[in-house]
Amino acid sequence: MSVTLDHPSEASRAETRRAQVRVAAADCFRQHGFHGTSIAQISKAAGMSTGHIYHYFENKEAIIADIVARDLDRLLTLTAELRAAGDVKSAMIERAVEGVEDNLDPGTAGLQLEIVAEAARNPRVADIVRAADRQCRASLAATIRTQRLAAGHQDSEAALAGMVETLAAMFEGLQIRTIRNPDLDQAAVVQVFRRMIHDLLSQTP
Amino acid sequence: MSVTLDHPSEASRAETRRAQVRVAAADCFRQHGFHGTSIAQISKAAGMSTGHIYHYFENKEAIIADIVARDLDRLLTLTAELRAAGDVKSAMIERAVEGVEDNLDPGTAGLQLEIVAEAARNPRVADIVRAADRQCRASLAATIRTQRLAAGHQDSEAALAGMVETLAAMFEGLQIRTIRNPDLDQAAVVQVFRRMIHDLLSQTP
DNA sequence: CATTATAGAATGAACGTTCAATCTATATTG
DNA sequence: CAATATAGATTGAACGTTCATTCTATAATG
Repeated sequence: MSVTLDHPSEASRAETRRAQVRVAAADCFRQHGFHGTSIAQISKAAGMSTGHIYHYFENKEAIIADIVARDLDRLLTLTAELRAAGDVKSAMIERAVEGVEDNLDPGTAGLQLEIVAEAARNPRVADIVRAADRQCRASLAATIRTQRLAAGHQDSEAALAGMVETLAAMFEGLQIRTIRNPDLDQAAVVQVFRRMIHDLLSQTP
Repeated sequence: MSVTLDHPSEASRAETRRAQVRVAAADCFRQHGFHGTSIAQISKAAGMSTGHIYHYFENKEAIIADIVARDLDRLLTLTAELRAAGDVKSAMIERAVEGVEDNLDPGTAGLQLEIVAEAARNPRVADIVRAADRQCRASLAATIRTQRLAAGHQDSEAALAGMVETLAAMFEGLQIRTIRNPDLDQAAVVQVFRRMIHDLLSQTP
């Protein structure tokens, strides 16, 4: 049997609305933070009534949780992509510019920092963030291990974890840097990052 | 003429009270965030009435601004210390463990992330944070330049800025890492960081 | 016509802030 | 040195507002 999906109704009408709320809410959160944003603001930005929002989300926290969960899927995709590359070292060095650009974008950085600050005190958000991070770390560690093995280096789990954490700290740290120093020289950072990534992946134990 | 100050009243009694509020508020902010913390909570933690808080601070934002300003003084002291070291490279590598420890402390990290997230949207906080960061960068750039010159390397302003930003991103990035991965292996990170700092300071253009 | 989508008013709690009143301790006076 | 005056510290209740959430009623849909 075949079902025509010319307008994406079916179950997706509700999902469209949910997405509408998510996008509007993310925008508000970026500008005012989670706890500085009211349901009234979100409803206005989403173009619907306050009451209607509660048709799609149990409460404000559920909106936050949904945004966080979706956002982390993005990161998982990225690590998976990297893993699929032929020459991992070259791929990482080439794609460093993307990673730097992404993390330096003030919009991205603002929301990411809001999320991690919230995770520091909200267990529900922390659980989501940590589960996704665990997956990313595992993927990145596996990627680096195969690249290192191919180059003849055999690393301990701890050494591998140290490399993963350092790489993560570098890129995620840029989210903080772009707030603290909005005039930051992106090209200069990319150059140093490339060199550091090369050194990191080539270092002998 | 001489004035006896046997009891430290005069101007310092008020300052004691202000400090009391600062400490209590910082604690609340760590646990609930700036906008998740009420004046009632702060007053309870500080052991004084809500109204009395307004004797020492114009409003809630002023408490935030005061905490941020004080906290950044701490960082400025650290860069100044580093600058005074004889062998800068060795000093940085040796003291890396302190920097890692400090940034991985969940209490520190939580408040720092709260501050930078607030700076992303609150101009008053942003001004304070950016002014302090500018000073830190200048100090660190000067320190690295002299160390590099002594080793025979002449770097452009941009290259120097890239190194400074990368170092800052690494250490500040740990604040994010400790939230995302509370089980992070500190010793492994220190080892990789030391190697990276060495490479960074020794690299040929 | 039944079900779902939507709007908007209603509710009660919590918020930041203000304020009149009280308490405490020092200074002034007789 | 007792009595009084004065200033500043401190309180907790009160204010108006805003908040998240719920309730009720109407419109759209199939």
